Amino acid sequence: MAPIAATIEGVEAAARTPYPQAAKALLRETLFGAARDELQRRAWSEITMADIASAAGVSRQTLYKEFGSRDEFAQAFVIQEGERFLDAVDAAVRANLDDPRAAVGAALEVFLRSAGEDPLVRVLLSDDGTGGMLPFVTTQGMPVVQWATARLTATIEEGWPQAPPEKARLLAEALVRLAISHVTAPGEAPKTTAAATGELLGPFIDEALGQSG
Amino acid sequence: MAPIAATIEGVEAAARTPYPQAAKALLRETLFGAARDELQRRAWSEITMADIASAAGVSRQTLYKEFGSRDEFAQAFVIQEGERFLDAVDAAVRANLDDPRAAVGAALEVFLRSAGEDPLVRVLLSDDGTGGMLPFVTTQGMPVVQWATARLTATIEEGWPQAPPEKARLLAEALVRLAISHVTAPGEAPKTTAAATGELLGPFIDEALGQSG
DNA sequence: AATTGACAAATTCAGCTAAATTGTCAAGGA
DNA sequence: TCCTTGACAATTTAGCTGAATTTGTCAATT
Repeated sequence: MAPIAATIEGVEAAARTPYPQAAKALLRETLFGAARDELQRRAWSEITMADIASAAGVSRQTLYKEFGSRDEFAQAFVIQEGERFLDAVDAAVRANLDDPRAAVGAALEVFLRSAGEDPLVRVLLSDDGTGGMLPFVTTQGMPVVQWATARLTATIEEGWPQAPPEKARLLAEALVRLAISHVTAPGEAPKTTAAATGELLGPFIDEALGQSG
Repeated sequence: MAPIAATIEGVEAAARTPYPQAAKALLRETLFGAARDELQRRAWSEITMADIASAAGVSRQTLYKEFGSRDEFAQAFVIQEGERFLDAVDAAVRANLDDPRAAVGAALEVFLRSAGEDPLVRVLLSDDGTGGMLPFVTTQGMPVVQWATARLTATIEEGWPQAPPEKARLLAEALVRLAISHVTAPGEAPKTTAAATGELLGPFIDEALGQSG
């Protein structure tokens, strides 16, 4: 998320995002935003591609050009929504760099709380019928799992560079899968779940990430 | 599963299951078996309660008396199918009482392999549409999670009596949720996943269950 | 205790037509 | 060059009606 301005030219030559990429990003964000708005009112199965395009002030073909199909858009949308939560998770991790166990607990708690309260997540999960988005987090959830795992792995490696990459990935994927499980089928309160998971993964974390910086 | 014949009377007075309970168990097993047969051919949404009853050689009302509703039966059926896998898991655990880490790995592997190959599980997971059984392992999966957690907790406590009950439960629930996640959204091969999970939970297991018997 | 037959309420099905949606064109405009 | 417009076939859905089925619950019977 945070663009790294790697330059030797100084402020004059700050890394500027090339226009084509910026335009593409803007387009995607606008389309996702439109979809988010529509989803406040109706279920995914009742929203057409034309609805999204027109709500975004864009033609239907532009939508199809950016995302090949309805399902591709839905997939990308779910991941884009995940960004919001992963940003919060990142922040929670960064605030606890001195205590890896606490970092994991805080990250999971912030995720479960924000996701559990999010109205969009709620409709997404209650949307059991055909045509909903639920499969993208369950039976067809691998893309989301892999994306979230990659992002979380990067966060962990950034926070604890001394951690073996493979262990970071292992921890990340387990956290992602447990997080999804606890969002789709909540048991205890987020705080309780996070604390318990922290206790469970604590020994591994101590070993893999170490207490030292 | 294994009935404990706790008696001071000797072989003559072996613990016999009282008739009413045996009859009830037989009835349930027969109904579940009928449902399993039917599910080989059609999807759950296409099977009626009358189909199951008649396939079991029983009246529809007997079915309704034993299970209050269609959904209750489906719920119970999913759990009953789970018994098959949990039996295998139990065996894997019992075969590795001397090495808790290996036990967890073996248990998860045997579960993922048998569940992944099971034709019934396959149709259950591919049954995305309305009226399927999938929600009972995902969005409405808490009963299954709780049941499986309770059974696995008992297995762990039986195998390692010195383990703190709360830690046994913690481990069990995490394993259940990870197992469900990996069955619904498989990543690597069962063996790989099991080994990785064993590595992840190894430190906690060492701490909680100890290496000593 | 299980079966049978019956029942209202709710759901599904069959059959059809009209309408809408998806995904992909080529042509035109900023 | 990128977006828009308008059009297109193929597929899905909407809407409709009545018939049929299914669910869940009775009371009476064996």
